[in-house]
Amino acid sequence: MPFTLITTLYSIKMISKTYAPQEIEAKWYKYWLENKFFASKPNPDKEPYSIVIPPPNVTGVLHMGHMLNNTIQDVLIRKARMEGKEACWVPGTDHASIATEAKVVAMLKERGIEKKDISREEFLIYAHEWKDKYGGIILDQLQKLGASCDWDRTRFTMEPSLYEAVIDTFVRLYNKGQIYRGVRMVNWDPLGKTALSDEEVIEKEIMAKLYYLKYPVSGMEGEFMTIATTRPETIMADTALCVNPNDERYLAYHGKTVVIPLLNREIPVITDEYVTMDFGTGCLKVTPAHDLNDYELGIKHKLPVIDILDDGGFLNEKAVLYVGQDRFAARRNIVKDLEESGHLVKMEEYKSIVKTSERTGAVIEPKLSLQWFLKMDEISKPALENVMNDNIKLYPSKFKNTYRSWMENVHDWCISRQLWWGQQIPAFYLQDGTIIVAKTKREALRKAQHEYLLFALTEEDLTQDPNVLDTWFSSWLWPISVFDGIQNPDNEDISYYYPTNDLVTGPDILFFWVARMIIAGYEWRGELPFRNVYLTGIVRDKQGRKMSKSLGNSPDPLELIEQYGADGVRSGLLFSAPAGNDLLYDDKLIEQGRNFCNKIWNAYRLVEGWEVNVNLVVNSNQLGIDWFNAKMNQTIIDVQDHFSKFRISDALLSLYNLVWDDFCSKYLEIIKPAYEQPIDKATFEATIQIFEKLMKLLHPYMPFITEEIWQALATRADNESICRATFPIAGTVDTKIVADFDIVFELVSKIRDTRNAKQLSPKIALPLVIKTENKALYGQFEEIIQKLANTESITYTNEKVESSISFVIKSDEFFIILEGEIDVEAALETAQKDLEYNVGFKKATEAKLANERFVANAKPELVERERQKLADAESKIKALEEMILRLKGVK
RNA sequence: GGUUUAAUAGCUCAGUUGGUUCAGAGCACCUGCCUUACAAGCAGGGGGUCCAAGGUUCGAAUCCUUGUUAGACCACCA
Repeated sequence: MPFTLITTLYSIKMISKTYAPQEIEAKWYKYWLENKFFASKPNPDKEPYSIVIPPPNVTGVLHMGHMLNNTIQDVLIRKARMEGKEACWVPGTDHASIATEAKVVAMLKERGIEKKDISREEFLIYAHEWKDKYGGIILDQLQKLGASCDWDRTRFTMEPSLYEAVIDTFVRLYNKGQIYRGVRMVNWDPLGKTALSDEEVIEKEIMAKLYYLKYPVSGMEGEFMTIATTRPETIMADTALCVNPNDERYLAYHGKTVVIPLLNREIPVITDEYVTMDFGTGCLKVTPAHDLNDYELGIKHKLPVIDILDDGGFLNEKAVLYVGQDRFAARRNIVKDLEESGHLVKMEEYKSIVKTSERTGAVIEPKLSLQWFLKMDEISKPALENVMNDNIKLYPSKFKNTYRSWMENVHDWCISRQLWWGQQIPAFYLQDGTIIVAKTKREALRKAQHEYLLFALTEEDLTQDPNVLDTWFSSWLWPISVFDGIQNPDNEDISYYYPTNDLVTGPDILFFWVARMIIAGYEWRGELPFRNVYLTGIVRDKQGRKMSKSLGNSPDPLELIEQYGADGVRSGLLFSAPAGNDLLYDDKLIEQGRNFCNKIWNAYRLVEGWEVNVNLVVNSNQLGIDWFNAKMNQTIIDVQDHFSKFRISDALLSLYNLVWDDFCSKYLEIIKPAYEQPIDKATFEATIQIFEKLMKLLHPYMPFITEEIWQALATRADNESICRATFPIAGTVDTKIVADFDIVFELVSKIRDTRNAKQLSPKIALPLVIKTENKALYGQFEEIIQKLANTESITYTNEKVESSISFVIKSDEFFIILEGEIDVEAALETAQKDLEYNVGFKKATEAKLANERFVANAKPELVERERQKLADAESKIKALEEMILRLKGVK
């Protein structure tokens, strides 16, 4: 620690030794907003590039998944903006009916208000208040992350225009005959008291009990039929027992009736091949009201339906017994009573699956109810086709299979929800039950008057359906509705920005949302909603568990930003986030991101501290500049290639290596003047240019630090931001200089290795002798080698060099002259190993080239490369053999 | 049960059309270093039977078959 302080005192200018993101992030974000750098409007001269944000829940707060997801979107949009496209990232939030309504209900409860005691209108007033107060926090949090959304375009799925779009959609689909109302077995959430779609249900494996119950057979004294059930409380709703017709054990009971225990109601014994003989007892109780399969069995056998549960999961009068009890309490009680009455044969531990509500966690009850449905078979066809033929591309493409199996087996979509927070279904009922679907009550009235000739009707005679629409029934319009494309399908925005380019979201909502947006896209615009879907992985903890509030294993994203800086968090997350792969979060990743920021910062500190001497000329630096530009050009090519394949992580890693290894460790070391020495003008200017380019390349990933440094490197106009600077374009790659430098770096590495092995201080300059036929090559790099490896002046020879450590690169031999003993044995061993390897390699290559089929079948350039490798190996072997002979001679 | 994806260093993962000396990166580990940009750092190093067994091929981490293990999705389990 004391050293750190001293170093700081010595530094030329008193700028922070470590990068301090807290000081600059707010400053630059404000600057970006004030100058409207993220704002976009249709511009016919520019190519549009648009992304719509997956709208987070309006009451939600930022979690790690959002961080990853939105960072990727920001990278894409910032890069497109720098590439001169008209980049538009539309932000917004989702009203999330179940989740939000649950929160409002809880809030009201705290204030002593029960939902059932207030009217719908009052409730909605509270809900909007709640939304205005707590809603949209997440959008502010996205700003902390650096998200470059066009904030003036912020949308909310319940705002008037989007609300109308949803209503409009419903009416149009109803009129097309795509929406119908019907009684179906639905997933019922007894806590939320609403129907749920299959996608909103989560299956959980639990240990349950399987109860074996015996039903007395009527007219056969002492005979029983035993069934196995996990839900003994539903026996009061039984309307039959069912066995497989081929089951010989039960042949005698075909056509008989049995008596429900405790209740003493008679029910028939029916037969159906649906029953599996070897599960449980092979005898099934049929409860049409409370089980989907039983329901279907009931329809087939024309059985009555007895629904013994109310909306809240309590037993009603139809149950006769345990009326008013909660279903789970009733289960405990009936088991006790059955045991006492002797009808409980046995209990078994049983691994079972229960369905629970995604939002409330309540155990789902299959329930018959009257709901609204959207027919999916026809409307989903283009959505399947256009993903399968790659008009819309999924990244990674493995999700195509999952997508197909879902789309080929779609069920009609239950779109009604028994909630208040959401778009109320625009269906109006006359007193006789006639349904009139219209955008408003007024229109419905007019329709009733004209179509049914009921001119005496008034608005009071119409009752609107109390239900609201599934949240996804509004979010499936998102890419269209944010541009107002439902009501005004030809407006300037939608014509320009739609179809959007890329969608970034998690695979968990591929069907909920992505598939349905595609459906809506083709239905309403006859066109895809986006061209590419980038599916991010799920962020998990180190043990691979999904991050969740209940487990408490998720770090607070805002604390992370505070601690490591937004750029550190962004780049850290992306270091290991290939598309579709889950990301095992570890603070180590973010630390790496922060360290990267710090590395860049320190490179800047070095450059910033230089003084320029206009009279100075350092020729060798030009080689370094040329080399780095070649490396940078190659990297830009790689980065663009990665981006074209959505390899966002790989692109970042390429840049990371370029900055850390090539720029900092090599380039800056090559051109760096000695301490307190000035730098020449040409090198300085080239370095500033390189630095600016690097900042631009990194900007999409690390917007804040790159803006800070880019602004500091040169004088900029007030409204000139790196946000809108031009993304670098690759020049031609000078492969010759890259190859030459590879040799130089290998040499430097070998010298350093020797120094390390001999425990020599880096301060001691080592004498280097080179035996080569290509003196010109090394000649031009002498200064660089001296600087990087700290050698004395380099000499050349054709003779053997005594008292030295030697090694071979290509066909050249190098000697480092050392005082004292040289370990000849060790040197011999190393050389022998190297020789063996090369001889082996040579043999393999020779064999390959001797193989006619290889020479005939392989690509010509490949064969040529093999020949070159063989030649290299031969010359290296020759050099090594000479070296070994000499070493033996010394011995 | 059906479909599907994967298995590469201690950990997390790259490895793109089968062909560069292809077996790689980061983290972790080991050795040395407070060298005036950076110890959040520098220089160097060790570490893998590419799940197994067959097959195709001039050539296999890569393609095929079978098996093992793990995950995902869908369906069903009274």
